[in-house]
Amino acid sequence: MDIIRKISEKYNIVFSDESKESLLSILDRKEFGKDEIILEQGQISRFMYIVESGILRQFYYKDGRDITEHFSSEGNVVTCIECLFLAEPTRLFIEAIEPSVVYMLNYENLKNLTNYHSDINMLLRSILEYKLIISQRKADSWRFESSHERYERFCKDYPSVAQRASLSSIASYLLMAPETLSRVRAGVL
Amino acid sequence: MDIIRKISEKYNIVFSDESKESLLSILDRKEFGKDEIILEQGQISRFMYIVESGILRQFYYKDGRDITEHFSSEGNVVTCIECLFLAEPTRLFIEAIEPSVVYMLNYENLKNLTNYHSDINMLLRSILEYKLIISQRKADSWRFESSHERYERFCKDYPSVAQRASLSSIASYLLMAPETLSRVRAGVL
DNA sequence: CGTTAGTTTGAGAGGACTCAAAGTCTGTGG
DNA sequence: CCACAGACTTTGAGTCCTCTCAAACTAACG
Repeated sequence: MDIIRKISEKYNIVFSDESKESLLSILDRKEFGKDEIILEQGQISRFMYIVESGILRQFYYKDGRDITEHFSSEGNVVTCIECLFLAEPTRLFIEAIEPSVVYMLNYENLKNLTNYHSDINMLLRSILEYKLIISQRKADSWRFESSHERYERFCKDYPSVAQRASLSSIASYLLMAPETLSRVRAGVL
Repeated sequence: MDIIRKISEKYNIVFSDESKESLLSILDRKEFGKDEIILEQGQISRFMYIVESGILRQFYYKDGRDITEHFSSEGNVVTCIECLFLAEPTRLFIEAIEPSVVYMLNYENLKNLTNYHSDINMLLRSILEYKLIISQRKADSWRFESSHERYERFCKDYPSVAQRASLSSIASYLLMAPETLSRVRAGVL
C-alpha cells in the first residue's frame, strides 16, 4: 500500500479506493541484490519497473563498452521504450547497483485499467509525460553544457546517485570518458 | 475528415464514428504562410499542432543564436512540453518554414475525450509513446555519431526537410556549427 | 596479502568550434 | 530586366575541449 502512496504523491493523483485495489492487484513486489541483473538485453519485457528503494541502472554495450543510459532511484519508473511501445527486444540491461525493492507492473494490464478508472488513466499519462520532460531535459543538458557543467547538474539533480554509483558508470551516462570525469572531479577541467 | 484518416493511419488506430465526430469537433484548421510565427516564446499554449501539410520548425534563442529544437512535417504532432504538461510559458517559438496547414487540438479537450472513448485514449497514449521513441532516437544519435553520421541519418529520416530547410537551421538541429555542416555537405569532413 | 578491477595522471591527437573574409543567392526597386 | 543590398553559405586558419592510449596508483575481495 505504501507504494501506491508514493506513486500518488509523485504524480500528484488521488486514487479512488477501487483504483488502489486494482493497481495493487497488478503490482508485483520483487527484491534484487547489489549488481543483480533484472533484465537482459534482447529480452522482451512487458513491465514497467517502479523503484521503491535502491537504485537501478539501465545500460548497454556499444563497441564493447558499457554505456549507462539511465539511473533510476526511489519513486522512479523504469521502462524499456522498445519493449513496451514497439514490442521489440530491448537493447538495454537493467541492473540493481545496490539492494533494491522494485514493483513490476505489466503494461498491458495497466493500459487495460485505464479504460475503467480515469485516475489510473491520468497516472499512465502522467508517467509518459514525465518521461518526456526528463528526456527533454537530458537532451538540453547534452546540447550545450561542458563536461563540467553536465556533472554539476547531475550532482544537483541526482545527489544520491552521484554519491553511490561508480565513476565510470556516471561518466558514460554523462557522455564523457571516465578519465574526463575523474579530471572534472579533481578540478582539473 | 482527411486529417482524421491521416492520424488514424499514422498511429494505427481505428476510430469509431462517434470518436471521429468528437475529434473533429475539437480540431481547428489553420493555414500559415512561409516564415509565419505560429507561437511565440513565453506564451502558454494549450494546443497540440498536427501538421497536415508543410513543415514547422520549433526553435529558441540561446546566447542570441537561433537553435532549432525540432522539425515537423506532414502527419507529425508538434507540442510544447512545458506548456502542455507543466502549464509553463514555452521556451520555444514555432514557425512555418513553408506554407502549411495545421490542425490545432486543445489538450484539455483531448484529455477529456479520453475518458469517454477508449480509441481516443489510445490515440493520446500513442502520441506520447511515439514522442518518447523519437526523443530517444534523437538522443542516441547525438550520443555517438560524428557530425557526418548525424547528417546522413537526418537525410535518411527526414529527406523532405533536408531538402527544404535552411543550412543553418539544420545545422543547429544537428548540434553543429553551420560551417561544419557546410563542410560535411562538401565532403571535407 | 596478492590479484584484479577501478581510478588517477600524463601526453599527444583530432574533431569541431570560433573568428574572419570571400563568395553566392534572393528579392526589391530603379 | 538589371543592379545592388542583405542574408546566407563557403572557405580558411587557428584554438580548444575532450578523446585515446598508456602507465601508475588505489581499493576491494577472497
